[in-house]
Amino acid sequence: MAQVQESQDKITLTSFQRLQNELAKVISTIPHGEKLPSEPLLAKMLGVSRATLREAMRTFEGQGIIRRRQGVGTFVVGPIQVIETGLEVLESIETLAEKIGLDVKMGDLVINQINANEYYAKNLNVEENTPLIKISRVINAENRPVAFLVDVLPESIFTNDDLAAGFTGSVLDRLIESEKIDLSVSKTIIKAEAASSSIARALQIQRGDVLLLFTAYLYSTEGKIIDYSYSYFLPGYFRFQVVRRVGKLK
Amino acid sequence: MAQVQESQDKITLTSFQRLQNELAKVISTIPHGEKLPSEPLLAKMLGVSRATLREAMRTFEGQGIIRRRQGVGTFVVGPIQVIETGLEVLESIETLAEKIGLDVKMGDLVINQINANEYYAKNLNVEENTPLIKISRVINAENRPVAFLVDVLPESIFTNDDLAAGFTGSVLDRLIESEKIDLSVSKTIIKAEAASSSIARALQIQRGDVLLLFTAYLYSTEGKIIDYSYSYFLPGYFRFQVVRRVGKLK
DNA sequence: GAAATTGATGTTGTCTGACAATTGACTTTT
DNA sequence: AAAAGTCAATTGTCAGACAACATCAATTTC
Repeated sequence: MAQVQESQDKITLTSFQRLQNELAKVISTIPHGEKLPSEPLLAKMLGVSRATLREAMRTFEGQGIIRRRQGVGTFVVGPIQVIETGLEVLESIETLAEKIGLDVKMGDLVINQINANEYYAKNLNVEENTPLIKISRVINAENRPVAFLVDVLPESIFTNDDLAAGFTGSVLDRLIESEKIDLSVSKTIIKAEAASSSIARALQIQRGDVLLLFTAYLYSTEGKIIDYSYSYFLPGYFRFQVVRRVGKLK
Repeated sequence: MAQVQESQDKITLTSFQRLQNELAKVISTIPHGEKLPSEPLLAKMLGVSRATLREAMRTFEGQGIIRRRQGVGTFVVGPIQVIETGLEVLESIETLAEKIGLDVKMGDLVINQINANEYYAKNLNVEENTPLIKISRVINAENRPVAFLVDVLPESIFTNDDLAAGFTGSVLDRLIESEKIDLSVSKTIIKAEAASSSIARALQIQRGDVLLLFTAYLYSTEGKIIDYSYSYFLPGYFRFQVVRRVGKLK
């Protein structure tokens, strides 16, 4: 009953997402290993039915955040820090750095307007010669380059207006902010690579030095590729981790 | 009604996990972009109630595999391949390799019985001098070393019996098989590193060559660290990826 | 007295049936 | 032809009930 008359004008989150956030808040207040309130109680606290609550809890269980034991209760598994620095959620480097208390600044922004060659056409799933915007920049932390990021998007998605509207280095944050597109998930491929001479120059390291490379495809809710990006990270400044649930056999 | 009299003797999977598997099978048969059967129908097909089915579907939605649209239906988003090679589920290299049709063999197995030094004591959260077993081995694919894996566990968990019982290279598979411990999740830290001389020798590469490094802590359901491992991967043979949902602001 | 059994209680797992909200296609009206 | 209205299909949510399971205390049994 209280879900329609919520005190909001423009609702961008679905009520289910709001429930997830509230549930996350509850979970974060509970020390690891401790038990959550029982489902009927929690449902009452959050103002939803038990069935709906259970659906929300499943999403956290899938991430290994909580664990449920029939007849006993639901327990918080690990430190909530895992949520914040884990790879399960796609966040901008800026958002991430802020969370770990790292002061980052964008440097050496280069924006190119190009036409899709065969490679980009394939990766973005667009026609060749489609107008694209390529945004390259170095991220500095503690007055030292720590990451080199490149985003490639169709010009139709990321316009000059977006760049003008106070672009601070994060394409992702800008896309989220300008609610033009409904973003769903990102598929990120993890590799290790030796620095090429151009990357080495940008990051002020030696050619051949080791870098962590994330190649990512950002999808819209309709399944279209919105953004193709590759990001090189200098080891030591970021801690990327994944919580994996154990795949039981057979 | 049909859930108790299932045609199985020893059930290792919970019925919910079985449901997930069956649902995954259904999803995999449907081309991306296409619609799943309606919930009532699907529930009937799988022999569960709609509420239970919806919980299972939430776990797939959280991984970005499917997308639901009220009033329209549920659609398959991307290729199911994501499930199989994604990092969300912890699987042994052997299981993983098999899925992508790679013929792998264990080579150069070295087992050391050691006592926990300060470093291992910290990482495994045990007292110093606790007896440990350290299992190192090289994984070969196509007659070439592609990975170097090291597991360190308390001797109380991984006994000589486990080694005797047909150890094929996967500590994880062995732990799952011998249902002595209830495994929950693994926290895997992702790094890039240059090969040290000893690793380079084992993998038949040059010192300084680039490797992907996974450092993992395997947890029991009680929150104890069961296994500390580090795994070096030669680029190109495995494709590690993560599906990340977009972290909405605010 | 010790061990085994039983029972009470609290919790998650599942089911049933219902209604609300949304969408898309179809029909009717203007 | 365009607009408005109607209807069916689908997901979203709800309420209540019972089953399955775990834990602990009380009771019975040996």
